[in-house]
Amino acid sequence: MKSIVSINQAWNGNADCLHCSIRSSALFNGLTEDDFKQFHKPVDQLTLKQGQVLYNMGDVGAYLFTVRSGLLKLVQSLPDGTQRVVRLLYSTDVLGLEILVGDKYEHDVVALRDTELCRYPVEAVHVLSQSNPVLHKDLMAQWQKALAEADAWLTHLSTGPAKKRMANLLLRLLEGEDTAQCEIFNREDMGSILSLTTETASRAISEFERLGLMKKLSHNHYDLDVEGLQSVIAD
Amino acid sequence: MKSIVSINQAWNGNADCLHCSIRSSALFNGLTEDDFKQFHKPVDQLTLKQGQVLYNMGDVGAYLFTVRSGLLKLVQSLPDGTQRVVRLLYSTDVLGLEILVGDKYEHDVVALRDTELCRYPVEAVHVLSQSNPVLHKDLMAQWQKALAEADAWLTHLSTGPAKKRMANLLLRLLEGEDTAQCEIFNREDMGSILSLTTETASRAISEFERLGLMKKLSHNHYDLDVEGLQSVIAD
DNA sequence: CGCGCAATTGAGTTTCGTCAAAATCGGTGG
DNA sequence: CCACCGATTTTGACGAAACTCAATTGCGCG
Repeated sequence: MKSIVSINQAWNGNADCLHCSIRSSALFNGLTEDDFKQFHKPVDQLTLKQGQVLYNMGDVGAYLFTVRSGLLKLVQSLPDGTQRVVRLLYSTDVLGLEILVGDKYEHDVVALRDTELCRYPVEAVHVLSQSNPVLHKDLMAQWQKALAEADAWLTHLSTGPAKKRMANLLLRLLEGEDTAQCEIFNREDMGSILSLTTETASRAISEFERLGLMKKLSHNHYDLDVEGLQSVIAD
Repeated sequence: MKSIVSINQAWNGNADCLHCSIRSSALFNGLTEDDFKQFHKPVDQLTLKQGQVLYNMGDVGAYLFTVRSGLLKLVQSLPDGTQRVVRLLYSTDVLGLEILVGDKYEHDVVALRDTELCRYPVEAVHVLSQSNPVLHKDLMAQWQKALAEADAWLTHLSTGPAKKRMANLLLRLLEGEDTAQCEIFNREDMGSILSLTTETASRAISEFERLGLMKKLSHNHYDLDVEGLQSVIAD
């Protein structure tokens, strides 16, 4: 399920880019029409169904991606076969930056929900990042964002007892929302994010429900007691 | 303890740069003499004694740093006061990249051994990274290196049982060495790296010694049984 | 309505944290 | 050179937390 968008379409009046909902924060925000003309390969748009894989660790590739909508997990496999989710990517996040430096992707990327992406040829990004200061700065900002996210993952989601980590994860899922409602993931993914077994993840959520810290609205859709969860973290 | 090196000195025949042992892999490797002339502020050189702090999280700053020799820990403090080491920085590593995007440092940085650093004004890096393709590429490589390191920290040092994590850390300390000998840290730092208590860190090392997986040569200086430790990881 | 997968719960074991005490080490001064 | 001091490290005992394995329940989806 892939729809191709030519460069001209991407630039000229194509609703997908001109009226792009994430335009102001997207990677190519600062490009001029002249910049776009330098593209030798098209900017593609593609969608993933929940569960589909974008690429695997070790795959050779030449594209960067921006998340337009949806949600992806960035996974690293351990030698013993277990998997660890090292980052979650939301709308406006960029992935595949490692292709600017090497030729292989360094994670498995799987859609946690139906997801729309834009795909950029690395050559174009490479060239333009040198001539266009705005893109150059955006790239660095994206890199820094990923790095800050990785550090936060370590300190907030991988340190301390299970229930605190879970509370941190739940509150983190609220960010960018204007309500206290959020979608959570299946217990295996929750565990892989927090480095816990599915059983321990399940027990934590069950206990939070029992304590009234989160109320089930529908399948994996909860209303959170923000202050209550914060007090779990504070202990 | 800070010795200032002017731009001309940095470029013209100054042993510290021209004969720099890390020159080929240093950040400004690709700069021309003309590039250096664009500097309005000097490149400084500074040294830290073990235990000294380079900067703290939240500090406002305008400098990047390269590690010339020694070893630094990058620490994030948790709300509850505990600390987590999120990265270790060795010779040729760059720190403070976040200053290219924001104005505040995002970690505490402490010298684990006596350490020599070069200090670059962020303005110079900013300007030159747009005009000099080599620096531009080096910067991205540094960013990617930090990110890959952060991911590895999550998967190898923050996942699984204490002994496996400790074995991973020990083997990691060998990287770049041509022998099986390495310097380890005090137990508190080992614990803060692995998200363990000092006692658990100590017990892991004691057991490895008892099993002959590492032999003490002197204080915190050990000879490792690489294969033995690898089998601990494999389990 | 029932099938099948996911989630929950339970019981038992292992691992890890906590608190406390003992031992070791490095550095200092007599 | 040796004895002592303070700090770090090690070790022990106990309790809490998390994992494992297994059984059961619940729920989405045909």
